[in-house]
Amino acid sequence: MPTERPTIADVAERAGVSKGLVSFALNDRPGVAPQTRERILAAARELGWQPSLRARALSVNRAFALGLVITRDPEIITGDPFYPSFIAGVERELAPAGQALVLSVVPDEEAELAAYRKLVADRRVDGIFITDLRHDDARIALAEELGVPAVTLGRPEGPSPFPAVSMDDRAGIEAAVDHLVGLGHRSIAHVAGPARMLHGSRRRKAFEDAMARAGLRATMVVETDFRAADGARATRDLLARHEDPTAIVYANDPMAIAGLGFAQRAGLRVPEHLSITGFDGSDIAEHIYPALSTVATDAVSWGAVAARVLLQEIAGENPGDTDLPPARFVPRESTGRRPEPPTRRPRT
Amino acid sequence: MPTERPTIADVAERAGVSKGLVSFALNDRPGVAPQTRERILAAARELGWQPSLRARALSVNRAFALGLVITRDPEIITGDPFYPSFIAGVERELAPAGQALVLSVVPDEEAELAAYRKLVADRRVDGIFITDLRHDDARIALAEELGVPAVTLGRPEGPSPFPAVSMDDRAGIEAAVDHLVGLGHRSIAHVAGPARMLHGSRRRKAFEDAMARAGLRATMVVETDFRAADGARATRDLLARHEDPTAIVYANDPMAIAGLGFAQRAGLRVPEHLSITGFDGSDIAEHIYPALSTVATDAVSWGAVAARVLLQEIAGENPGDTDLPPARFVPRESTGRRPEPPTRRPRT
DNA sequence: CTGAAAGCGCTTACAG
DNA sequence: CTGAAAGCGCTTACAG
Repeated sequence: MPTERPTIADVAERAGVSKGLVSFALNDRPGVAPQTRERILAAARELGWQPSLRARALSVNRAFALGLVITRDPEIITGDPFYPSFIAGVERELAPAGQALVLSVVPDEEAELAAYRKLVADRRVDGIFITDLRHDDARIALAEELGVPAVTLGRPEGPSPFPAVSMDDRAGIEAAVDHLVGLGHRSIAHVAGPARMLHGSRRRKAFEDAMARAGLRATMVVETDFRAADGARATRDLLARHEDPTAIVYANDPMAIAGLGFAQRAGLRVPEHLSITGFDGSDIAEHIYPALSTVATDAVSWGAVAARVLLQEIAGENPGDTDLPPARFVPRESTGRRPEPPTRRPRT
Repeated sequence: MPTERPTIADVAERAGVSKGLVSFALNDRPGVAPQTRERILAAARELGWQPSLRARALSVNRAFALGLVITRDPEIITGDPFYPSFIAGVERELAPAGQALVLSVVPDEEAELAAYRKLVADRRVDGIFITDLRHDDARIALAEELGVPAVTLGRPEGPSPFPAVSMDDRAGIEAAVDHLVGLGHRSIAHVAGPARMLHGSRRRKAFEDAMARAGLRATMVVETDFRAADGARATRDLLARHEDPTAIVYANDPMAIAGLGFAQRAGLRVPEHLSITGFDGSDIAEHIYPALSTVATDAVSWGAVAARVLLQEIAGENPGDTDLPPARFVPRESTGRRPEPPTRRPRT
């Protein structure tokens, strides 16, 4: 029963002191005689008193919680390998700090902004994570307007007052292209994420740069929405072209896996006829056949570091930007030597 | 600035009434003259007043939030198709109700119980979801002890005071087996989830029952931990046996996909040499090649209904148990006719 | 080193 | 229909 629960007044009474002193003793504030503190702590223990977070929250004007809102339609979220790991990393940092994570999942960008507003209007959180950064991301201005501490995953394009925690994904894409070029490929396509998303366009740019550096033209790029079905569709479109690619660099694993499926269904052998690379380093990628060459990111660390930075910011420190070790390319079975042009492969 | 924020006192002053009346007007309590209410609401609007959830929480002794703790090591969570969809469903119900979801992700069962205790000790939530039920699940007793409303996904074995929201998974497994038997298979194996988990052992039982009904012996069953790597390992073990199976029923999609990968790597063609079924209906399952025959569950609805039931329970209603439409088998390309015994396939 | 009191921003009997 | 006051359970100046 809720009423059974002892309060600070019960502890004070039992210890024969004022409520204020109990509070001081509990929070290790100076100015409590050692033996008095002992007496208080003992009384608290005997009563099984747990201070009310609710009351504390009202007094000190803090929520002791951080907010994450994920924008993704329920359908696509299933396959996303990023968030579950990211959240596990966040929790790793929050739990020991006595903080909680409040999570919102919304279907679109409009609902997303509303969710952030609601979260801070209700003062449910002391700070927010801003993930999946977009061009001209409205959330930066919103967070400023709301006056809520925030941390961004990656650096936004415009000016931002918030610390960024970044993990370079360019190097991984470039390594993938270099690897393919080293295997003799010259006709390399890219299945990109949405251009409005920073990591979508950044990976595409990395692809184009790497191609240019190799003296190749990046003519075969198709933009998608990061979903598995898009990966299959994009692969179909690419293979239907005249100058069909001998290798495809996908912007994430689900699309790469779906692309692999499409290619195989079309009668192509991977990597004999077509080489494929992904991005994420999802668990399943190494268990499919052929095992997917991909760019592995450490989403768990990303979550842990982002949480830590946000906590520091809330505590009034000035964490500044931090760069995590870059995502790295992991060659596996889905990439191989470029097929001989003439007898290359059956037409699809 | 936090201090700028108007409080109920500001609204009362501006409307020329007491704080109590403002509260009554806001909460649609009877006993406020229509024009007084108008005046109050107008004042609130003009000041941009948002009632403090924190203060309300302290007054009414409610958190306006629900708790979910997910027990899974960070590594395996990546591939799990269930939770993201489940959470999306939960949110669909919570957001309109002004409720929030607080999420904990913990690595093991010990941390799990601690997480629940902490969540309710801090009164961070008004009710909790109990997912991934186990045999003799300690969480039922814990929730009772803590006196916190709860909802279980599926019915626990022992007595439980909490409403259960169930989705029959037996029928899907049975349909998978029937389908395989119809295709001529007689040597069918099962890659099961952990026996300590209710859905792990229930799916296994469903498999065994279906086999018995078909007059077959379920001799080939290997237990796993539900992770993709286990699926590959179990497949290897099964194929190494003398009486190797012509079909394998996996307890989830990640294991089925990994099993497919292993079989293909071993030189088997699916479904010509080996038929395979999964469980989950994950997005990627239909994009791999061959497309995975699987049992589709509606995790989104499950989340929505569980949230609704929990909210009702918290409101003092007595929701009772509810049964969702059963998961259904979706045949695709990974299942086919049983191969001819003699020339069946290359040895692994 | 300690106490008494006010305050955080709401809600809710209790009177009138 | 409305007001004044107490209460939710803490924290924090302010005195002594």
